[in-house]
Amino acid sequence: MPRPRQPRLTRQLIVESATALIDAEGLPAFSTRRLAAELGVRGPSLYNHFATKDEILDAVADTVTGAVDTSGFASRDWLAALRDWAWSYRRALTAHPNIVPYLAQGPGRRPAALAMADAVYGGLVRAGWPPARATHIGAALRYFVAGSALGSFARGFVEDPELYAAHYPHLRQAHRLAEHQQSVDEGAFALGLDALLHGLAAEYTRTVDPVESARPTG
Amino acid sequence: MPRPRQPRLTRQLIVESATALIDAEGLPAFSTRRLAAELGVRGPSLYNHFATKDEILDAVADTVTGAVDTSGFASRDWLAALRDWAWSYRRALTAHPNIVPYLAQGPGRRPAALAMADAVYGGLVRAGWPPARATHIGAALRYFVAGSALGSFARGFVEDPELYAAHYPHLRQAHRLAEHQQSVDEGAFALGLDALLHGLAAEYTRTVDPVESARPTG
DNA sequence: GAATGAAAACTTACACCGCTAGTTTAGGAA
DNA sequence: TTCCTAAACTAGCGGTGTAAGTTTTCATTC
Repeated sequence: MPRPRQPRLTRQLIVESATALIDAEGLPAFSTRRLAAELGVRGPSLYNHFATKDEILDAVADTVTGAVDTSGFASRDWLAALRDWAWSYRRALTAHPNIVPYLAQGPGRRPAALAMADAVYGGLVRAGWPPARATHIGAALRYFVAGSALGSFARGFVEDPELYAAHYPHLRQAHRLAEHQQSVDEGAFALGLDALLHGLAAEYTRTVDPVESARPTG
Repeated sequence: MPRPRQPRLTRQLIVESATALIDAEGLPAFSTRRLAAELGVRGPSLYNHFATKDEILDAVADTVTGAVDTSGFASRDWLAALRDWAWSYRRALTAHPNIVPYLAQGPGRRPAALAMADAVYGGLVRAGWPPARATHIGAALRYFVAGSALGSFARGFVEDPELYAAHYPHLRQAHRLAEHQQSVDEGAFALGLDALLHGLAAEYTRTVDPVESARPTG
């Protein structure tokens, strides 16, 4: 088959198909030949649209990151904006957990990831946090969100009661974690995020703006 | 070469060499042939000692996890124990960052990982936290530590001033993050951990043991 | 001491991988 | 009509995990 009348591939089609493949079968199953087969094409044809496999992964990762909402930093106080952002970030990542290990390496040159970092950092600095502190806060929240999306905590435990009964006395119920996966993972995230933000609010009051924070109406 | 007088491979030798290879060149460079070559042997010989490549990775991961100190849960109050554990956990992971994406999938059937989970959960329950809460706290801290070790936040930004200058006004200094990598990453971890623990301590006072917590000497 | 069986290396081979090179043909522009 | 580019193709390189079968050594048993 030489060049068809209607191109069979576009960057968008490739990214969508790649996302679906990664979601369905995981990063290891994502190969250029496999992806091409899903698109009714041979492996090397993809290289007419992307230079490398990593470039496809970058596009997938940035599409995922693009779904994160950072608008709160423009409209709300920094604490509420952080909370909204963290939840949106988590939702975006848990919708495509298999790409998280790739995406979590950092923004690299991906536009959506850089725009997100820009919005968060800018919002924190505007709120009065010293630049170094703003960097730390953004990093700490990214740590927490990425870690929470990297793999389900609950599903990390094998469903094998005998495994735990023998040697790990406190984990007797661990094999049942998978049943309540979503509630365990979301509960842990909610608890951790609340604790983190609580601590940050205290730090803000202590170091950034004691007077402003003390006032009843921000 | 048939069977030598002295076996050239042992499980320990293989794990040590695999760890060194992963540390030096990353997970993608870790192949059975490559590892075998480092050991002066052909690829398939490894299968006399491990059933699969993943079994080798499990052994590496569990060796890394084995370096985490959870002794605080037996000797100190829960808050200090959590702090010590988190730092020890982080040190263990950042000493071998390339294995983190694999290890962070959960404890699976790895003994050291299960022992760690057991110690943390047991310690929190003993301190009075309700079981569900203890699970959440352990998970939240694992999220944070794993996320922080998954990849350097600082090195996630490309060292290319022009990239940021054009479109990301707040990231003008981002290309310099790599220079201060360790201080950025550790600072973010310290800040986030303190905030998290601060929030947990407040929650403890509110819900678990208001009286005990209010006393001056624990 | 001979025979036996397991252990630990080997070679060969399969199906897959990312990617390069060169080929073919359709479409659009001069 | 001619030519260039785009977008598919086939062929192939060097790599991957691992299964299968082979060879030799060592430890054990008769």
